[in-house]
Amino acid sequence: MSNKNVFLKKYFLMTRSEENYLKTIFHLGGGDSKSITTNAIAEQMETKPSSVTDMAKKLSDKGLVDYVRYQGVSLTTEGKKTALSIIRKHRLWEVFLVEKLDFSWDEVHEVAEQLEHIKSEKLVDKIDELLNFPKYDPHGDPIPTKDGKFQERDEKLLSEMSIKSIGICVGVKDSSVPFLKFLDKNNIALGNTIQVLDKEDFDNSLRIQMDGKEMRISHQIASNLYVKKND
Amino acid sequence: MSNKNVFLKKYFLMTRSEENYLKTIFHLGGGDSKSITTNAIAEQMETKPSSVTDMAKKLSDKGLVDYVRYQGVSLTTEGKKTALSIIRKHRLWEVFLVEKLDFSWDEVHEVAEQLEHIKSEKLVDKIDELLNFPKYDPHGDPIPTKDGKFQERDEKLLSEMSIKSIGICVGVKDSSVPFLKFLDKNNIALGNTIQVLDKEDFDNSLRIQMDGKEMRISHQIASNLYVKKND
DNA sequence: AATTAAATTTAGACAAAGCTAAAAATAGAT
DNA sequence: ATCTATTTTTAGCTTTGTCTAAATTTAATT
Ligand SMILES: [Mn+2]
Ligand SMILES: [Mn+2]
Ligand SMILES: [Mn+2]
Ligand SMILES: [Mn+2]
Repeated sequence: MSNKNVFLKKYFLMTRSEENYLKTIFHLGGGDSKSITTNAIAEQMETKPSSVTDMAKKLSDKGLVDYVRYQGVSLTTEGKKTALSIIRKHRLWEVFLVEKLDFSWDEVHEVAEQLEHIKSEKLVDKIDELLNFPKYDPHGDPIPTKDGKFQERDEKLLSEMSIKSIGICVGVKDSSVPFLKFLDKNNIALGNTIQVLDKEDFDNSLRIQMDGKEMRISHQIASNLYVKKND
Repeated sequence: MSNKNVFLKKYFLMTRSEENYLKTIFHLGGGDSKSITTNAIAEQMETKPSSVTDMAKKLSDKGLVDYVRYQGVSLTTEGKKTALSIIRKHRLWEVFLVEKLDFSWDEVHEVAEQLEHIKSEKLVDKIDELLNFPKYDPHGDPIPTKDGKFQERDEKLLSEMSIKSIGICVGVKDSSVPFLKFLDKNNIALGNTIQVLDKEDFDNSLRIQMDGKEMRISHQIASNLYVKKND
Protein backbone atom coordinates (compact mmCIF):
# COMPACT_ATOMS: atom_id res chain seq x y z
CA MET A 1 0.00 0.00 0.00
CA SER A 2 1.35 3.40 -1.00
CA ASN A 3 1.98 6.21 1.44
CA LYS A 4 -0.93 8.14 0.05
CA ASN A 5 -3.26 5.24 0.70
CA VAL A 6 -2.14 4.98 4.31
CA PHE A 7 -3.24 8.59 4.58
CA LEU A 8 -6.53 7.85 2.87
CA LYS A 9 -7.12 4.85 5.09
CA LYS A 10 -6.75 6.80 8.27
CA TYR A 11 -8.70 9.88 7.30
CA PHE A 12 -11.39 8.68 4.99
CA LEU A 13 -11.91 5.04 5.71
CA MET A 14 -12.82 5.42 9.36
CA THR A 15 -16.19 3.79 9.99
CA ARG A 16 -18.90 5.52 11.94
CA SER A 17 -18.50 2.98 14.71
CA GLU A 18 -14.75 3.51 14.98
CA GLU A 19 -15.28 7.26 15.15
CA ASN A 20 -17.83 6.87 17.92
CA TYR A 21 -15.47 4.74 19.96
CA LEU A 22 -12.66 7.28 19.64
CA LYS A 23 -14.98 10.09 20.67
CA THR A 24 -16.21 8.16 23.71
CA ILE A 25 -12.68 7.26 24.79
CA PHE A 26 -11.74 10.91 24.56
CA HIS A 27 -14.73 12.00 26.62
CA LEU A 28 -13.85 9.47 29.30
CA GLY A 29 -10.41 11.01 29.62
CA GLY A 30 -8.42 8.74 27.31
CA GLY A 31 -6.90 11.77 25.62
CA ASP A 32 -4.61 12.41 28.56
CA SER A 33 -2.90 9.02 28.18
CA LYS A 34 -5.15 7.76 30.96
CA SER A 35 -6.23 4.17 30.49
CA ILE A 36 -9.98 3.73 30.01
CA THR A 37 -11.50 0.39 30.92
CA THR A 38 -13.56 -1.77 28.63
CA ASN A 39 -16.48 -1.65 31.03
CA ALA A 40 -16.49 2.14 31.23
CA ILE A 41 -16.62 2.41 27.45
CA ALA A 42 -19.31 -0.24 27.20
CA GLU A 43 -21.47 1.49 29.76
CA GLN A 44 -21.09 4.89 28.12
CA MET A 45 -21.92 3.53 24.67
CA GLU A 46 -24.68 1.23 25.87
CA THR A 47 -22.95 -1.77 24.37
CA LYS A 48 -21.32 -4.92 25.75
CA PRO A 49 -17.74 -5.18 27.06
CA SER A 50 -16.98 -7.96 24.59
CA SER A 51 -17.81 -5.67 21.70
CA VAL A 52 -15.49 -3.05 23.13
CA THR A 53 -12.64 -5.56 23.30
CA ASP A 54 -13.07 -6.35 19.61
CA MET A 55 -12.99 -2.69 18.69
CA ALA A 56 -10.02 -2.03 20.97
CA LYS A 57 -8.02 -4.52 18.93
CA LYS A 58 -9.14 -3.00 15.67
CA LEU A 59 -8.29 0.55 16.73
CA SER A 60 -4.99 -0.64 18.13
CA ASP A 61 -4.13 -2.28 14.79
CA LYS A 62 -4.86 1.04 13.11
CA GLY A 63 -2.57 2.87 15.53
CA LEU A 64 -5.34 4.99 17.01
CA VAL A 65 -5.28 3.62 20.56
CA ASP A 66 -2.79 1.95 22.86
CA TYR A 67 -4.40 -1.19 24.14
CA VAL A 68 -3.09 -3.46 26.88
CA ARG A 69 -5.10 -6.59 27.51
CA TYR A 70 -7.02 -6.46 30.79
CA GLN A 71 -5.83 -2.88 31.34
CA GLY A 72 -7.80 -0.71 28.91
CA VAL A 73 -7.15 1.76 26.11
CA SER A 74 -5.84 5.28 25.71
CA LEU A 75 -5.66 7.42 22.59
CA THR A 76 -2.47 7.74 20.58
CA THR A 77 -1.56 11.13 19.16
CA GLU A 78 -3.29 10.13 15.93
CA GLY A 79 -6.33 8.82 17.79
CA LYS A 80 -6.64 11.99 19.81
CA LYS A 81 -6.38 14.08 16.67
CA THR A 82 -9.15 12.08 15.02
CA ALA A 83 -11.37 12.24 18.11
CA LEU A 84 -10.94 16.00 18.31
CA SER A 85 -11.84 16.46 14.66
CA ILE A 86 -15.11 14.60 15.23
CA ILE A 87 -15.88 16.60 18.36
CA ARG A 88 -15.11 19.74 16.39
CA LYS A 89 -17.59 18.76 13.72
CA HIS A 90 -20.22 17.78 16.28
CA ARG A 91 -20.04 21.11 18.07
CA LEU A 92 -19.89 23.21 14.91
CA TRP A 93 -23.00 21.49 13.58
CA GLU A 94 -24.75 22.15 16.90
CA VAL A 95 -23.98 25.86 16.57
CA PHE A 96 -25.18 25.79 12.98
CA LEU A 97 -28.48 24.18 13.92
CA VAL A 98 -29.14 26.73 16.65
CA GLU A 99 -27.84 29.84 14.91
CA LYS A 100 -28.96 29.24 11.34
CA LEU A 101 -31.92 26.89 11.63
CA ASP A 102 -33.52 27.97 14.92
CA PHE A 103 -33.19 24.62 16.63
CA SER A 104 -33.36 24.81 20.41
CA TRP A 105 -30.34 23.65 22.40
CA ASP A 106 -32.08 20.47 23.52
CA GLU A 107 -32.78 19.34 19.92
CA VAL A 108 -29.34 19.60 18.38
CA HIS A 109 -27.34 16.77 19.91
CA GLU A 110 -29.15 13.90 18.22
CA VAL A 111 -28.83 15.42 14.76
CA ALA A 112 -25.21 16.40 15.37
CA GLU A 113 -24.49 12.76 16.24
CA GLN A 114 -25.28 12.02 12.60
CA LEU A 115 -23.77 15.11 10.99
CA GLU A 116 -20.42 14.68 12.77
CA HIS A 117 -19.69 11.68 10.53
CA ILE A 118 -20.03 13.51 7.20
CA LYS A 119 -16.68 13.33 5.46
CA SER A 120 -15.74 16.62 3.81
CA GLU A 121 -13.06 18.88 5.14
CA LYS A 122 -14.30 21.73 3.00
CA LEU A 123 -17.80 21.39 4.44
CA VAL A 124 -16.59 21.75 8.04
CA ASP A 125 -14.37 24.68 7.21
CA LYS A 126 -17.14 26.47 5.36
CA ILE A 127 -19.63 25.89 8.16
CA ASP A 128 -17.02 27.24 10.59
CA GLU A 129 -16.62 30.31 8.42
CA LEU A 130 -20.37 30.80 7.98
CA LEU A 131 -20.73 30.78 11.78
CA ASN A 132 -17.85 33.23 12.16
CA PHE A 133 -15.51 30.76 13.84
CA PRO A 134 -17.40 30.18 17.08
CA LYS A 135 -15.39 29.21 20.17
CA TYR A 136 -18.18 27.46 22.07
CA ASP A 137 -21.15 25.30 21.20
CA PRO A 138 -24.75 25.92 22.37
CA HIS A 139 -24.06 24.09 25.64
CA GLY A 140 -20.94 26.12 26.34
CA ASP A 141 -18.55 23.35 25.35
CA PRO A 142 -15.38 24.58 23.65
CA ILE A 143 -14.95 23.88 19.93
CA PRO A 144 -11.51 22.48 19.09
CA THR A 145 -9.63 24.40 16.43
CA LYS A 146 -8.61 22.74 13.16
CA ASP A 147 -5.31 21.77 14.77
CA GLY A 148 -6.98 20.33 17.85
CA LYS A 149 -6.54 23.09 20.44
CA PHE A 150 -9.21 24.12 22.90
CA GLN A 151 -10.12 27.62 23.97
CA GLU A 152 -9.45 27.50 27.72
CA ARG A 153 -11.74 29.47 30.00
CA ASP A 154 -11.65 30.29 33.70
CA GLU A 155 -14.91 28.71 34.71
CA LYS A 156 -16.20 26.95 37.79
CA LEU A 157 -19.40 25.27 38.85
CA LEU A 158 -22.05 27.56 40.26
CA SER A 159 -22.13 25.31 43.32
CA GLU A 160 -18.50 26.16 44.01
CA MET A 161 -18.85 29.95 43.77
CA SER A 162 -18.37 31.89 46.97
CA ILE A 163 -21.17 34.02 48.42
CA LYS A 164 -21.55 37.51 46.92
CA SER A 165 -19.38 36.64 43.89
CA ILE A 166 -20.74 37.54 40.48
CA GLY A 167 -20.29 35.69 37.21
CA ILE A 168 -21.76 34.87 33.84
CA CYS A 169 -23.42 31.56 33.09
CA VAL A 170 -21.28 30.02 30.33
CA GLY A 171 -22.08 26.33 30.14
CA VAL A 172 -23.89 23.22 31.31
CA LYS A 173 -22.22 20.12 32.69
CA ASP A 174 -25.28 17.94 32.18
CA SER A 175 -26.62 18.52 28.69
CA SER A 176 -29.48 16.05 28.82
CA VAL A 177 -32.76 17.09 27.24
CA PRO A 178 -34.68 17.19 30.57
CA PHE A 179 -32.09 19.44 32.21
CA LEU A 180 -31.95 21.81 29.25
CA LYS A 181 -35.74 22.03 29.14
CA PHE A 182 -35.80 22.72 32.86
CA LEU A 183 -33.37 25.59 32.38
CA ASP A 184 -35.50 27.02 29.55
CA LYS A 185 -38.60 26.85 31.70
CA ASN A 186 -36.83 28.76 34.46
CA ASN A 187 -35.30 31.33 32.13
CA ILE A 188 -31.79 30.23 32.90
CA ALA A 189 -29.72 30.73 29.77
CA LEU A 190 -26.07 31.00 28.83
CA GLY A 191 -24.93 34.62 28.98
CA ASN A 192 -27.04 35.48 32.00
CA THR A 193 -25.34 37.26 34.88
CA ILE A 194 -25.52 35.40 38.18
CA GLN A 195 -24.78 36.55 41.71
CA VAL A 196 -24.78 34.13 44.60
CA LEU A 197 -26.75 35.78 47.39
CA ASP A 198 -26.89 33.07 49.97
CA LYS A 199 -26.11 29.42 50.60
CA GLU A 200 -28.46 27.20 52.61
CA ASP A 201 -26.40 24.84 54.78
CA PHE A 202 -29.25 22.38 55.21
CA ASP A 203 -29.60 21.26 51.56
CA ASN A 204 -26.83 23.24 49.87
CA SER A 205 -29.39 25.15 47.81
CA LEU A 206 -28.53 28.66 46.65
CA ARG A 207 -30.37 31.94 46.59
CA ILE A 208 -29.19 33.73 43.46
CA GLN A 209 -29.92 36.85 41.52
CA MET A 210 -30.08 36.28 37.77
CA ASP A 211 -30.51 39.23 35.42
CA GLY A 212 -32.25 41.20 38.16
CA LYS A 213 -34.61 38.44 39.29
CA GLU A 214 -34.08 36.57 42.54
CA MET A 215 -34.54 32.80 42.71
CA ARG A 216 -33.71 29.67 44.67
CA ILE A 217 -31.74 26.90 43.02
CA SER A 218 -31.10 23.35 44.25
CA HIS A 219 -27.60 21.94 44.63
CA GLN A 220 -28.40 19.49 41.80
CA ILE A 221 -28.89 22.38 39.43
CA ALA A 222 -26.04 24.52 40.74
CA SER A 223 -23.57 21.69 40.34
CA ASN A 224 -24.43 21.38 36.65
CA LEU A 225 -23.99 25.00 35.63
CA TYR A 226 -20.64 26.49 34.70
CA VAL A 227 -20.02 30.12 35.58
CA LYS A 228 -17.24 32.41 34.45
CA LYS A 229 -16.10 34.62 37.30
CA ASN A 230 -15.97 38.32 36.52
CA ASP A 231 -12.46 39.74 36.62
CA MET B 1 -44.87 -4.93 17.14
CA SER B 2 -47.16 -1.94 17.61
CA ASN B 3 -48.57 0.12 14.76
CA LYS B 4 -46.34 3.00 15.72
CA ASN B 5 -43.27 0.81 15.42
CA VAL B 6 -44.23 -0.31 11.96
CA PHE B 7 -44.23 3.37 11.09
CA LEU B 8 -40.88 3.87 12.74
CA LYS B 9 -39.43 0.87 10.96
CA LYS B 10 -40.32 2.15 7.54
CA TYR B 11 -39.34 5.77 8.01
CA PHE B 12 -36.47 5.71 10.39
CA LEU B 13 -34.94 2.29 10.20
CA MET B 14 -34.09 2.40 6.51
CA THR B 15 -30.42 1.63 6.04
CA ARG B 16 -28.19 3.76 3.89
CA SER B 17 -27.87 0.92 1.42
CA GLU B 18 -31.61 0.40 1.14
CA GLU B 19 -32.08 4.11 0.52
CA ASN B 20 -29.46 4.10 -2.20
CA TYR B 21 -31.13 1.18 -3.97
CA LEU B 22 -34.53 2.92 -3.91
CA LYS B 23 -33.00 6.11 -5.28
CA THR B 24 -31.25 4.23 -8.09
CA ILE B 25 -34.38 2.31 -9.03
CA PHE B 26 -36.28 5.59 -9.21
CA HIS B 27 -33.63 7.19 -11.40
CA LEU B 28 -33.75 4.24 -13.75
CA GLY B 29 -37.46 4.77 -14.24
CA GLY B 30 -38.84 2.33 -11.66
CA GLY B 31 -41.14 5.04 -10.30
CA ASP B 32 -43.46 4.71 -13.28
CA SER B 33 -44.21 1.07 -12.50
CA LYS B 34 -41.65 0.14 -15.15
CA SER B 35 -39.69 -2.98 -14.28
CA ILE B 36 -35.96 -2.34 -13.78
CA THR B 37 -33.59 -5.23 -14.32
CA THR B 38 -31.09 -6.52 -11.82
CA ASN B 39 -28.26 -5.90 -14.25
CA ALA B 40 -29.24 -2.29 -14.87
CA ILE B 41 -29.27 -1.58 -11.14
CA ALA B 42 -25.97 -3.39 -10.62
CA GLU B 43 -24.29 -1.45 -13.38
CA GLN B 44 -25.59 1.90 -12.13
CA MET B 45 -24.50 1.20 -8.56
CA GLU B 46 -21.20 -0.42 -9.51
CA THR B 47 -22.11 -3.58 -7.67
CA LYS B 48 -22.86 -7.18 -8.66
CA PRO B 49 -26.21 -8.50 -9.90
CA SER B 50 -26.27 -11.10 -7.14
CA SER B 51 -26.13 -8.34 -4.53
CA VAL B 52 -29.03 -6.62 -6.23
CA THR B 53 -31.10 -9.79 -6.10
CA ASP B 54 -30.55 -10.04 -2.35
CA MET B 55 -31.61 -6.45 -1.83
CA ALA B 56 -34.61 -6.85 -4.15
CA LYS B 57 -35.93 -9.54 -1.82
CA LYS B 58 -35.32 -7.42 1.25
CA LEU B 59 -37.05 -4.36 -0.21
CA SER B 60 -39.88 -6.53 -1.45
CA ASP B 61 -40.35 -7.95 2.07
CA LYS B 62 -40.56 -4.38 3.37
CA GLY B 63 -43.18 -3.51 0.77
CA LEU B 64 -41.03 -0.92 -0.96
CA VAL B 65 -40.67 -2.64 -4.33
CA ASP B 66 -42.58 -5.16 -6.39
CA TYR B 67 -40.17 -7.90 -7.33
CA VAL B 68 -40.77 -10.73 -9.78
CA ARG B 69 -37.99 -13.26 -10.07
CA TYR B 70 -36.10 -12.99 -13.36
CA GLN B 71 -38.17 -9.94 -14.31
CA GLY B 72 -36.92 -7.07 -12.17
CA VAL B 73 -38.25 -4.56 -9.67
CA SER B 74 -40.44 -1.48 -9.65
CA LEU B 75 -41.26 0.86 -6.79
CA THR B 76 -44.46 0.56 -4.80
CA THR B 77 -46.25 3.74 -3.78
CA GLU B 78 -44.40 3.59 -0.46
CA GLY B 79 -41.09 2.94 -2.18
CA LYS B 80 -41.55 5.83 -4.56
CA LYS B 81 -42.43 8.12 -1.68
CA THR B 82 -39.28 7.11 0.16
CA ALA B 83 -37.11 7.50 -2.95
CA LEU B 84 -38.51 10.96 -3.56
CA SER B 85 -37.84 12.06 -0.01
CA ILE B 86 -34.18 11.07 -0.40
CA ILE B 87 -33.91 12.83 -3.75
CA ARG B 88 -35.53 15.87 -2.16
CA LYS B 89 -32.92 15.89 0.58
CA HIS B 90 -30.08 15.36 -1.90
CA ARG B 91 -31.10 18.29 -4.05
CA LEU B 92 -31.87 20.63 -1.16
CA TRP B 93 -28.43 19.95 0.30
CA GLU B 94 -26.87 20.67 -3.08
CA VAL B 95 -28.60 24.04 -3.18
CA PHE B 96 -27.48 24.72 0.38
CA LEU B 97 -23.86 23.95 -0.42
CA VAL B 98 -23.86 26.24 -3.44
CA GLU B 99 -25.98 29.08 -2.04
CA LYS B 100 -24.80 29.21 1.54
CA LEU B 101 -21.31 27.71 1.49
CA ASP B 102 -20.00 28.80 -1.93
CA PHE B 103 -19.40 25.30 -3.23
CA SER B 104 -19.21 25.08 -7.02
CA TRP B 105 -21.78 22.94 -8.82
CA ASP B 106 -19.24 20.24 -9.56
CA GLU B 107 -18.33 19.77 -5.87
CA VAL B 108 -21.74 19.28 -4.31
CA HIS B 109 -22.88 15.85 -5.47
CA GLU B 110 -20.41 13.78 -3.48
CA VAL B 111 -21.18 15.56 -0.22
CA ALA B 112 -24.92 15.46 -0.89
CA GLU B 113 -24.64 11.69 -1.30
CA GLN B 114 -23.74 11.61 2.37
CA LEU B 115 -26.05 14.36 3.64
CA GLU B 116 -29.13 12.86 1.98
CA HIS B 117 -29.09 10.04 4.56
CA ILE B 118 -29.29 12.27 7.64
CA LYS B 119 -32.51 11.43 9.44
CA SER B 120 -34.30 14.51 10.71
CA GLU B 121 -37.46 15.81 9.17
CA LYS B 122 -37.06 19.11 10.94
CA LEU B 123 -33.58 19.53 9.49
CA VAL B 124 -34.77 19.15 5.88
CA ASP B 125 -37.71 21.45 6.40
CA LYS B 126 -35.54 24.13 8.00
CA ILE B 127 -32.94 23.91 5.23
CA ASP B 128 -35.77 24.21 2.71
CA GLU B 129 -37.02 27.32 4.52
CA LEU B 130 -33.52 28.82 4.82
CA LEU B 131 -33.12 28.47 1.06
CA ASN B 132 -36.54 29.99 0.43
CA PHE B 133 -38.11 26.80 -0.92
CA PRO B 134 -36.08 26.38 -4.11
CA LYS B 135 -37.70 24.57 -7.02
CA TYR B 136 -34.52 23.41 -8.76
CA ASP B 137 -31.09 22.22 -7.68
CA PRO B 138 -27.78 23.65 -8.96
CA HIS B 139 -27.90 21.33 -11.98
CA GLY B 140 -31.42 22.36 -12.89
CA ASP B 141 -33.01 19.19 -11.54
CA PRO B 142 -36.42 19.72 -9.95
CA ILE B 143 -36.72 19.36 -6.16
CA PRO B 144 -39.69 17.23 -5.12
CA THR B 145 -42.05 18.88 -2.66
CA LYS B 146 -42.66 17.39 0.79
CA ASP B 147 -45.55 15.41 -0.66
CA GLY B 148 -43.51 14.12 -3.58
CA LYS B 149 -44.58 16.33 -6.46
CA PHE B 150 -42.25 17.75 -9.06
CA GLN B 151 -42.30 21.21 -10.56
CA GLU B 152 -42.83 20.46 -14.25
CA ARG B 153 -41.10 22.66 -16.82
CA ASP B 154 -41.35 22.98 -20.55
CA GLU B 155 -37.78 22.21 -21.43
CA LYS B 156 -36.00 20.50 -24.29
CA LEU B 157 -32.45 19.62 -25.19
CA LEU B 158 -30.47 22.36 -26.91
CA SER B 159 -29.74 19.87 -29.68
CA GLU B 160 -33.46 19.63 -30.42
CA MET B 161 -34.11 23.37 -30.66
CA SER B 162 -35.03 24.72 -34.07
CA ILE B 163 -32.89 27.31 -35.79
CA LYS B 164 -33.48 30.95 -34.73
CA SER B 165 -35.39 29.90 -31.60
CA ILE B 166 -34.40 31.52 -28.32
CA GLY B 167 -34.39 30.02 -24.84
CA ILE B 168 -32.83 30.03 -21.41
CA CYS B 169 -30.38 27.39 -20.29
CA VAL B 170 -32.07 25.68 -17.33
CA GLY B 171 -30.32 22.39 -16.72
CA VAL B 172 -27.72 19.78 -17.52
CA LYS B 173 -28.47 16.19 -18.50
CA ASP B 174 -24.95 14.97 -17.77
CA SER B 175 -23.88 16.31 -14.40
CA SER B 176 -20.47 14.69 -14.28
CA VAL B 177 -17.61 16.74 -12.89
CA PRO B 178 -15.73 16.97 -16.23
CA PHE B 179 -18.79 18.24 -18.09
CA LEU B 180 -19.61 20.82 -15.42
CA LYS B 181 -16.02 22.04 -15.40
CA PHE B 182 -16.08 22.28 -19.18
CA LEU B 183 -19.20 24.44 -19.01
CA ASP B 184 -17.59 26.69 -16.40
CA LYS B 185 -14.51 27.10 -18.56
CA ASN B 186 -16.66 28.13 -21.51
CA ASN B 187 -18.87 30.45 -19.47
CA ILE B 188 -21.95 28.37 -20.06
CA ALA B 189 -24.14 28.68 -16.99
CA LEU B 190 -27.75 28.09 -16.04
CA GLY B 191 -29.81 31.21 -16.61
CA ASN B 192 -27.95 32.24 -19.74
CA THR B 193 -29.99 33.17 -22.80
CA ILE B 194 -29.27 31.03 -25.83
CA GLN B 195 -30.21 31.50 -29.49
CA VAL B 196 -29.51 28.85 -32.08
CA LEU B 197 -28.01 30.63 -35.08
CA ASP B 198 -27.10 27.74 -37.30
CA LYS B 199 -26.85 23.97 -37.50
CA GLU B 200 -23.94 22.23 -39.24
CA ASP B 201 -25.24 19.16 -41.07
CA PHE B 202 -21.83 17.52 -41.22
CA ASP B 203 -21.29 16.96 -37.46
CA ASN B 204 -24.52 18.34 -35.99
CA SER B 205 -22.60 21.09 -34.23
CA LEU B 206 -24.37 24.36 -33.49
CA ARG B 207 -23.48 28.00 -33.84
CA ILE B 208 -25.16 29.78 -30.95
CA GLN B 209 -25.34 33.18 -29.40
CA MET B 210 -25.10 33.12 -25.60
CA ASP B 211 -25.54 36.33 -23.64
CA GLY B 212 -24.34 38.35 -26.64
CA LYS B 213 -21.30 36.22 -27.43
CA GLU B 214 -21.24 33.91 -30.43
CA MET B 215 -19.76 30.41 -30.13
CA ARG B 216 -19.70 26.97 -31.69
CA ILE B 217 -20.91 23.97 -29.70
CA SER B 218 -20.56 20.26 -30.48
CA HIS B 219 -23.53 17.95 -30.67
CA GLN B 220 -22.17 16.15 -27.57
CA ILE B 221 -22.53 19.33 -25.56
CA ALA B 222 -25.81 20.46 -27.08
CA SER B 223 -27.44 17.13 -26.30
CA ASN B 224 -26.60 17.52 -22.62
CA LEU B 225 -28.02 20.99 -22.05
CA TYR B 226 -31.66 21.63 -21.24
CA VAL B 227 -33.20 24.82 -22.55
CA LYS B 228 -36.51 26.40 -21.66
CA LYS B 229 -38.12 27.87 -24.73
CA ASN B 230 -39.25 31.48 -24.43
CA ASP B 231 -43.00 31.88 -24.66
C1' DA C 1 -38.62 -27.11 -31.43
C1' DA C 2 -34.00 -27.35 -30.10
C1' DT C 3 -29.90 -24.99 -29.13
C1' DT C 4 -27.19 -21.51 -27.26
C1' DA C 5 -26.05 -17.06 -25.28
C1' DA C 6 -27.16 -13.84 -21.85
C1' DA C 7 -29.34 -12.57 -17.68
C1' DT C 8 -30.60 -13.85 -13.16
C1' DT C 9 -30.66 -16.42 -9.05
C1' DT C 10 -28.71 -19.56 -5.60
C1' DA C 11 -25.17 -21.31 -2.63
C1' DG C 12 -21.48 -20.50 0.05
C1' DA C 13 -17.96 -17.31 1.81
C1' DC C 14 -16.31 -13.00 4.02
C1' DA C 15 -15.89 -8.57 6.75
C1' DA C 16 -17.97 -5.42 10.07
C1' DA C 17 -20.26 -4.91 14.22
C1' DG C 18 -22.83 -6.61 17.44
C1' DC C 19 -24.52 -10.35 21.01
C1' DT C 20 -24.36 -14.46 24.74
C1' DA C 21 -22.12 -17.75 27.43
C1' DA C 22 -17.92 -19.73 29.00
C1' DA C 23 -13.05 -19.19 30.23
C1' DA C 24 -9.28 -16.54 32.03
C1' DA C 25 -7.12 -12.81 34.49
C1' DT C 26 -7.13 -9.29 37.98
C1' DA C 27 -7.99 -7.24 42.31
C1' DG C 28 -10.03 -7.24 46.95
C1' DA C 29 -10.75 -9.60 51.24
C1' DT C 30 -9.67 -12.80 54.33
C1' DA D 1 -0.78 -16.40 50.44
C1' DT D 2 -5.24 -18.02 49.13
C1' DC D 3 -9.68 -17.53 47.85
C1' DT D 4 -13.48 -15.12 45.71
C1' DA D 5 -15.90 -11.60 43.22
C1' DT D 6 -15.42 -8.76 39.45
C1' DT D 7 -13.62 -7.57 35.15
C1' DT D 8 -12.11 -8.76 30.77
C1' DT D 9 -11.40 -11.73 27.03
C1' DT D 10 -12.42 -15.60 23.99
C1' DA D 11 -15.32 -18.54 21.24
C1' DG D 12 -19.02 -19.00 18.62
C1' DC D 13 -23.32 -17.16 16.60
C1' DT D 14 -26.21 -13.33 14.13
C1' DT D 15 -27.31 -9.67 10.78
C1' DT D 16 -26.21 -6.64 6.94
C1' DG D 17 -24.21 -6.13 2.74
C1' DT D 18 -21.06 -7.61 -0.24
C1' DC D 19 -18.53 -11.06 -3.37
C1' DT D 20 -17.46 -15.41 -6.60
C1' DA D 21 -18.73 -19.45 -8.79
C1' DA D 22 -22.20 -22.59 -10.08
C1' DA D 23 -26.92 -23.46 -11.37
C1' DT D 24 -31.07 -21.98 -13.47
C1' DT D 25 -34.19 -19.37 -16.28
C1' DT D 26 -35.18 -16.48 -20.15
C1' DA D 27 -34.54 -14.87 -24.72
C1' DA D 28 -32.61 -15.08 -29.23
C1' DT D 29 -31.32 -17.86 -33.26
C1' DT D 30 -31.37 -21.19 -36.04
MN1 LIG E 1 -23.85 17.22 21.59
MN1 LIG F 1 -22.90 20.31 22.78
MN1 LIG G 1 -26.33 15.14 -7.16
MN1 LIG H 1 -28.05 17.71 -8.68
